[in-house]
Amino acid sequence: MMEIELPKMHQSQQDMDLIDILWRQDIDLGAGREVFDYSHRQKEHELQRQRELEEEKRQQLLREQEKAVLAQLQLDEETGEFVPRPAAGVQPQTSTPPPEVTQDGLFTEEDGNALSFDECMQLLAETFPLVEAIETTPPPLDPAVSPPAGGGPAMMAPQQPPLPAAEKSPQELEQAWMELLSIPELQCLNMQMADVLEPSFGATTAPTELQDPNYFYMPTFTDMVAPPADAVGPTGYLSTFEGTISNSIPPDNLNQMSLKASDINPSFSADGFCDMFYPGDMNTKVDGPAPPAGNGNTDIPLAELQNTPPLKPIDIPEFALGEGFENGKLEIMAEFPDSDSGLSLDASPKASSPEKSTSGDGSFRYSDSDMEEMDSNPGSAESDFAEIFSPSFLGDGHQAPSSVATPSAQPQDVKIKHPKTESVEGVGHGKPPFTKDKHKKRSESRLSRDEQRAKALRIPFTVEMIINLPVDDFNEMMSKQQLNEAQLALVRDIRRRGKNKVAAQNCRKRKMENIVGLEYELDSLKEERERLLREHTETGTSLRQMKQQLSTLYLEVFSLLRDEEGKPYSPSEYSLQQTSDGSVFLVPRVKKTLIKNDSN
DNA sequence: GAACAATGTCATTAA
DNA sequence: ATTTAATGACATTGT
Repeated sequence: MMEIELPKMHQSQQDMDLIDILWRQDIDLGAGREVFDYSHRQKEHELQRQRELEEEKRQQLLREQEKAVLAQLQLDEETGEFVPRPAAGVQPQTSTPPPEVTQDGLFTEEDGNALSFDECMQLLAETFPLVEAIETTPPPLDPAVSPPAGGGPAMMAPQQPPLPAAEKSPQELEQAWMELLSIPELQCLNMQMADVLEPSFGATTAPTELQDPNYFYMPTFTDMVAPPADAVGPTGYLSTFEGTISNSIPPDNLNQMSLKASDINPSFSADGFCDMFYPGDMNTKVDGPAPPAGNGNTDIPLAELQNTPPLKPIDIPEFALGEGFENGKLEIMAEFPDSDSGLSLDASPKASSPEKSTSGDGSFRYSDSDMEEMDSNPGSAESDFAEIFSPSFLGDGHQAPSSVATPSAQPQDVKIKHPKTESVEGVGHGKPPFTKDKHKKRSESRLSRDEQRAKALRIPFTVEMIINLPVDDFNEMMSKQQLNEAQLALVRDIRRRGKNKVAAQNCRKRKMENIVGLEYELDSLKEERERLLREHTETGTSLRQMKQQLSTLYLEVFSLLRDEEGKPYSPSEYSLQQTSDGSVFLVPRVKKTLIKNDSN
């Protein structure tokens, strides 16, 4: 399939060689040969030159931005993570929409028109004043809230951030984004990101991501993470994860979109560059400026979703609940510079895939498959999330109650399932490089399903505590935390399952012990039986011997007897009989027979 | 891909 | 009434 798109005939052998080289380099990334189209390659070269020129400049900018971000963060001594300071100052950052949103053909790389970074931030702050509130308030996951499948055309518009859109007119947002993107610094970031993230990115259908209610996180990461471009990708992606799910858009795509501005400007060489690596969606978009709204949203055909290569199974669930925390992002970024963070669509569904819940509506359950996805990102920074989250963290309304907990919109479930299986394949195909990390991390730390679930819902207790605490302590612990319905349901289920798991283990252990005991007993009984059989045989032999001896003795005694005439008694006519007192009498047999005959 | 073992989960029952 | 343990049955996972 890769070869189908081979370059035109007119291309020289040299070109072909180059194509082959590039192709070999990127084939692992899932890029088709077609991506190396001559025009694309030209763009790529151009982009590379540009990058080189801006490299130094960008590095400096990144450092500066990082400092700025850190300045707004405070180190959580408990977790060792950076968390946004309570001060409002952080809000603007968090609200910053992903660069992708700004995709616009008008966008240029020229520094001249660009706003300064600070200006951009200001603009963003003005544009999205409520962002913080949004973050903390409703659960993005809530199907009802999320734009997901039902997402209207407006939502669908790839370039517009979902939530903000509600508050601001799309034009305003777009304008803001455009300005933001116009900033040379950001462009550099985008380019860099494209560079770094290329491998992880599958397709750039990202636009749809914007719809995600969680999109607001993207901005945050951009601001904060701006420095480490690579890192940004993952975080942004993660943050948007749920929203993505709702949209049924591959997380990877989202990442690309949000992180890279590649798509933003069609004219931008980066586009071609990025697109090269992502034949699927990317290709389709490459030609045109920002793709029409139609693309991104739920409208995306299932098949298309499935095709999107980069679905990486990650435990998105953890982020699913409106992650607004930057700490997580930072951490993630640090750990996944590669942006392998590609989340699998499946992950999002996790919530969606409904398990029949015994506890009731409030309880949400992840299908095993979902859990699988969650497992996939074991090593991710997220794994640390649970510990990081302090009760207070959870306590707030971060996640909307049940609604949040049940991010899994019923409708989404269907979509999820398919993509899931394919996503895995896609990942393998598209992002071989990351598979290693994945496996490695998986092996390193494999969380139990409930542990993953707990992390996903940010349960402030350890699974061990939930399961092992006595009822009183457990209730006390629960009473100290403000948990939403979903969390309570999950905790109950975790406790129930945990105890049942132990019970099952004990039961099986007992069963095995019983089996072993019975086998032992069986062996003993078999031995007993053998012994008894031997005894029986011996006894029989002994009995026969005694009978024989008795018979011999009888005959011997009988033969010694003599009548008055000195003649021996005939054995046929007499027999010896012993009475109870030990006396022996000679009894004539004839008599018996005679009596018998008489009676007859 | 089938067979199998180990383990997890659910439903039910009893204490 | 609630919690827990026990256990059969089924599902999932790994080999």
